[in-house]
Amino acid sequence: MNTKPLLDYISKYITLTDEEEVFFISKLTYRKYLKGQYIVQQGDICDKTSFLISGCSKTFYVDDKGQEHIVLFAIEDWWVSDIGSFITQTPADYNVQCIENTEFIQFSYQDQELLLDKIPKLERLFRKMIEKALVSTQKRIVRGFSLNAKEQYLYFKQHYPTIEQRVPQYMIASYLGITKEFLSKIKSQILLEQ
Amino acid sequence: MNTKPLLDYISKYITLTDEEEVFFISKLTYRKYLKGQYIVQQGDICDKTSFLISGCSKTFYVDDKGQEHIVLFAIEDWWVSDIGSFITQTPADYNVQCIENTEFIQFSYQDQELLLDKIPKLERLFRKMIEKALVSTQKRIVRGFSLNAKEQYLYFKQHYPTIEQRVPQYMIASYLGITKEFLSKIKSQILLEQ
DNA sequence: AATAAATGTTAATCTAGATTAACATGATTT
DNA sequence: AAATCATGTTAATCTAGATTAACATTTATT
Repeated sequence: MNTKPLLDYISKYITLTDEEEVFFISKLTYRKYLKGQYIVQQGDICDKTSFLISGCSKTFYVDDKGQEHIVLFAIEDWWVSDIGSFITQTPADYNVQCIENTEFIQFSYQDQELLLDKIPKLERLFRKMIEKALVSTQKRIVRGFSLNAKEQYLYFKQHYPTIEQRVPQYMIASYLGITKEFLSKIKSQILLEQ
Repeated sequence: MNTKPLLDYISKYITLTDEEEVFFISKLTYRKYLKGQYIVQQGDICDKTSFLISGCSKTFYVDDKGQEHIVLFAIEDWWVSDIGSFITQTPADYNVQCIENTEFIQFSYQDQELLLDKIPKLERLFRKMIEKALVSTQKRIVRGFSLNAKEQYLYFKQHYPTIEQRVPQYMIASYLGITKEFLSKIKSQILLEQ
């Protein structure tokens, strides 16, 4: 198991002793998913939090009409889970599905409790992780208010150029809350402008 | 300063020793705002987190066209701040304004750091607070996907009956992301159905 | 290489909700 | 009790973006 990316990530927030690091690693599991596989399915209880090592995933909600709404793409160094479901151990609202073959390092809900018990300074790490998630959610809400579809697409393209390349266009449309047809229109418009 | 509501709130998540409690209280300040006053203004740096003791506030974003978008009403026992601005000490995206005379207990960014230093178990409290905020944000996003305007209004009315009574209708419309005219239409429709 | 499946494009049409404007009511202020 | 201000209502019109459908292209499978 290649724990380096995760340990590097963690070291930005807290410093573990050797002993703590060993215990921490002992609670981690490595898992490889194939393209199309689900890490979380809406309705299930999300029993693990996953740190993405390689690949790409999408987090999305399917409404009554079967419409998919993507809320997040994750790539290297991102955490994924349905946080609401994980925290309260109730059914998940969201799905997380791999859109490439994807590797994760994961820990279970129970092991998170053990980890927090044994290494209280992880509280700080988890706080920081959740803060980051909350901030990016709130920033995205603000973009939804202040930018039109085209501006949101340009923002996405500029800030996540890798994702824009890796992910099919209809998924980007779903992420932006527009149809693929409309995104297509936007893209041709942008081309004309240049 | 009436710290009881806050201490009661905290005791749901952690237990402070007497000494810790004294130190904690020493870093709190009490402040009364008049109706219309701002706790946070977008563009300012949000330097404090506020726990609402009595009254009511709205958190909202004003777009380029001057349009107000309410994202949260807060009443007794809720925390308010622009979390992104508070954490990163960068300009706030949101405004928080009192819609009644309102009392808060507050602590500053600097004192939060002091508090976390002296009482590490507060990490857990703050983690839990932010988890709650993130979960309710994500739940609200799901409602946005799965419910139409009328269903969202009914959800709001059912879950926050107090707020529905206290707050002018045009603010509820803004919270629901619709015009007051349309909310009015919805309400008359609901009346007809009964 | 041929076929099938997935994804993208174009263009016509549709619709939920927004906008506008004129009037109504209820609450404050003088 | 007028006058003013805040909020609500009704109804006509407008529009951003959605939907549909037919076709095009790219990618995966045989």
